[in-house]
Amino acid sequence: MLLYQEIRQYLFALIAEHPELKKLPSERELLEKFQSTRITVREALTRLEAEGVIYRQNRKGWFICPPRLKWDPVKKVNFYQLAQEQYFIPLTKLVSFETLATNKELEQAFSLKTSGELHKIYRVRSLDERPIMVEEIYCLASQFDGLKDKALDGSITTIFEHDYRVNITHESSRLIVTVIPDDKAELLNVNSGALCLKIIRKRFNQHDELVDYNIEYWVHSAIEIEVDSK
Amino acid sequence: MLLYQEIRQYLFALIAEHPELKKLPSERELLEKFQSTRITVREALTRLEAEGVIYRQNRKGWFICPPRLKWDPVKKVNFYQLAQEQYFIPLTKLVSFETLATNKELEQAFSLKTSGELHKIYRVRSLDERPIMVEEIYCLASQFDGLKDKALDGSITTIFEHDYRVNITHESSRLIVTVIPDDKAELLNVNSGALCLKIIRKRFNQHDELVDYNIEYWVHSAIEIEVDSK
DNA sequence: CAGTGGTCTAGACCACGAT
DNA sequence: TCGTGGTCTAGACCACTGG
Repeated sequence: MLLYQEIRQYLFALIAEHPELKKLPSERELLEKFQSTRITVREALTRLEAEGVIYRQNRKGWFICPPRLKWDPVKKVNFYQLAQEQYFIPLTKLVSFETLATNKELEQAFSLKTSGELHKIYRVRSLDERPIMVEEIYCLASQFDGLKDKALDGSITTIFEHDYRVNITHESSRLIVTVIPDDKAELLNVNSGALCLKIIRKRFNQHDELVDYNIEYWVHSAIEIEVDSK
Repeated sequence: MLLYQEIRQYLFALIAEHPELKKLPSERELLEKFQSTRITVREALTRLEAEGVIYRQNRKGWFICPPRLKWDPVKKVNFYQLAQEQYFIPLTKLVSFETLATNKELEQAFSLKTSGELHKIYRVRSLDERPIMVEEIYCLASQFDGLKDKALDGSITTIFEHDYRVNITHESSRLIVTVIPDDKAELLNVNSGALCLKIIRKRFNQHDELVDYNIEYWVHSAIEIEVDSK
């Protein structure tokens, strides 16, 4: 068998047999154990990382992935509730709030004929202190006056409903597998080049008008999507 | 800027400016151009691969990804129709057909009280001659007697409906990002360790009985998921 | 056959983390 | 300060592809 596959197998078994383990041995310990080099050891590690078995924190080491959050993008379930049902401790942190002019992409999404102003909510969500998702939420400034002063680390849907009488009735999502942009990688405390599931969601009201436009980046090993169709 | 980032940028621009390009320069050409080594060149290439911009074929070289197939796992659309609407030439190839005894996982899925026999359809799907998905479909041998002799490179749903009067009414899917198992990588003509979107689908009839159990592995750069909710 | 990527060695220096 | 991973050099041999 290839050497990097042997190392991979060894680590895979190590993880399976030691459920309490949080962190892997260092790369140098491993290369010594297998009389090999860092290139080969890292081949094994990056493979396990792509599989979603381990993840790294910049210059801190390689860690074992906790269970994935199961999430249904179609059901309208609140993040906190979902996380708690699955025994995670959820946390949302507001990174920034801005009000800015639209760009082409967003004007088109909101069917704006002229340029306008949008609120941008930028936040990070964690499970058990591990950041696992960043999101950018855009909505019309004219429609959500005073949004800045609401509790933006909670459910935006609830704010829309309770404070603005705007209800989301349907939505569409696009999912692709790609790499986290570097500025988001920093916020998520993952390496440049880390894999992610990028989700672009458009949420509409009963008149088929776009209410908000969200771009989410989920750490790929932290999530499992579940979709039901009736 | 980091050298591998420079190489990445160069290739990214090269691809953007030459839409007709199918194949990248070889690793050795690149290392010469950048006065670097293969390790560094490959860092740039694997990054672009993870981003879904390029893909490799074992020992043949690095190729530029065509547009992704947009697919809605919730809508019951036939693969051929979907592909053609998006100007791809679809193809399905039967790899094998077997009838085998159930295992624990499958017995549970089919709510079997005793062990039984299952048909297993194993096939590969391509777009424009590029294999992009392998799937294993399991269904009850007792329910689909003679399935072996049907046109198994077409729509299984249609065979169920027309030949067996079994209608799929709803389904549930689980999606995770992971690595393609080595035996499937070979069929897909991709490298060991290639990324994929793994989809496990259960399809049910009107009585809530499992009709088939599918495991699909999609080449991650070949697909984009679109889901609508009402 | 020459050219490609796949795997591997044996080092190096650096920035950043934990202490 | 020392240990960690991040980046990089300068090679090597191999298996397989394509002409």
